[in-house]
Amino acid sequence: MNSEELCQVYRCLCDKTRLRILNLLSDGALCVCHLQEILNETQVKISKHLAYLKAHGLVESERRANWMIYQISNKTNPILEKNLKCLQDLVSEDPTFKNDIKRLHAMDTSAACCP
Amino acid sequence: MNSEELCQVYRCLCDKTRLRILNLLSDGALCVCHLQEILNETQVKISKHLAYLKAHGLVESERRANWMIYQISNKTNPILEKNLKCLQDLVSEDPTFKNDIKRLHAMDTSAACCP
DNA sequence: CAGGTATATACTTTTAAAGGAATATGTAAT
DNA sequence: ATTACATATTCCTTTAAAAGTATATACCTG
Repeated sequence: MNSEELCQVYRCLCDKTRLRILNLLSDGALCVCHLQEILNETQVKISKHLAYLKAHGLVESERRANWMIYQISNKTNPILEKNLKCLQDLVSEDPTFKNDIKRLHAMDTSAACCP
Repeated sequence: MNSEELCQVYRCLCDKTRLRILNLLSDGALCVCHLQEILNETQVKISKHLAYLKAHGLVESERRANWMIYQISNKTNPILEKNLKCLQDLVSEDPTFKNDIKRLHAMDTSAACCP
C-alpha cells in the first residue's frame, strides 16, 4: 500500500455513518435494508455510503434476489483491519456504536435477505 | 474517545501532507522550516496543516526564539498511536515516506532551531 | 407483461477543506 | 526604533463530498 491508498482508507473512515456501517459489518454481512433500519437513516444515504466504501475497496457486495448483501472486503488490507479492531475496542466506550450492535443482535434474522 | 472524536482523528489522517508530517514527527520534534525543507512545500501549506493538526490535538507546539517546534501530542490517544505505528510499518513500502525519513536523517541538526 | 420491492444513480444545494497570494505577528539583532 | 527572519493568519478560489429529492434499475411475483 502506498501513501495515496492509505489516505483513501482514512477518507473512508472519517465519516460517522461509514464508521457505523463498518462497525456493523465487522460482525458479519448485512443487507442495505437492515443497515438502514439499524442506523435509522434514509435508503439513499446508506446506499451512497456503501457505494463509496465499495468504490474504494473496503466492502464487497453480492446480490441475493432483491437484496444486496454487503460485507467487509476479503482482500487483505492491514490498515483497514487494524482500524476495525480499534473500532471494536471503542464499541464499549461509544454509545452510538454500542447501541448499533445491540440493535443488530436484537434483529430478526429470519427474513429472506439475512445471510 | 467517542465516535465524533474518532472521525476527527481520521480526518486529520486523510491528507497526504499531514501524514508525511506525522511520519516525520514520529521520529522526533521538528521546526516548521525543517518540515518545509524536507517536504519541499510552501511555508503556508506546512503551517496550515500544522495548525489543523494542533487544533485537533494531534500535535503540540512550543516556541524557541524565532522557531516553532512541533511534536506529536503527549496526550495519550490510542487511535493515533496505533495509526502512527501503521505508518511506520508503511515507511519501507512507500517511496514518499521512505524518502522523507532519509532526508530527515541527512539533515543538518546543528541549526539553532533543532531540538 | 404489470406491479411491487430493494437498491442505485442523477441532479442540486450546501459545507469543509485545500492551496495560493498577500499580509500580520512575534522574536532577535543592530 | 528599525530591520530581518520564522511563522501565522486572512482573503479568495477551487474542489470533494455530504445530504436531499426525484428518478432509474434490477429482480421477483402473479
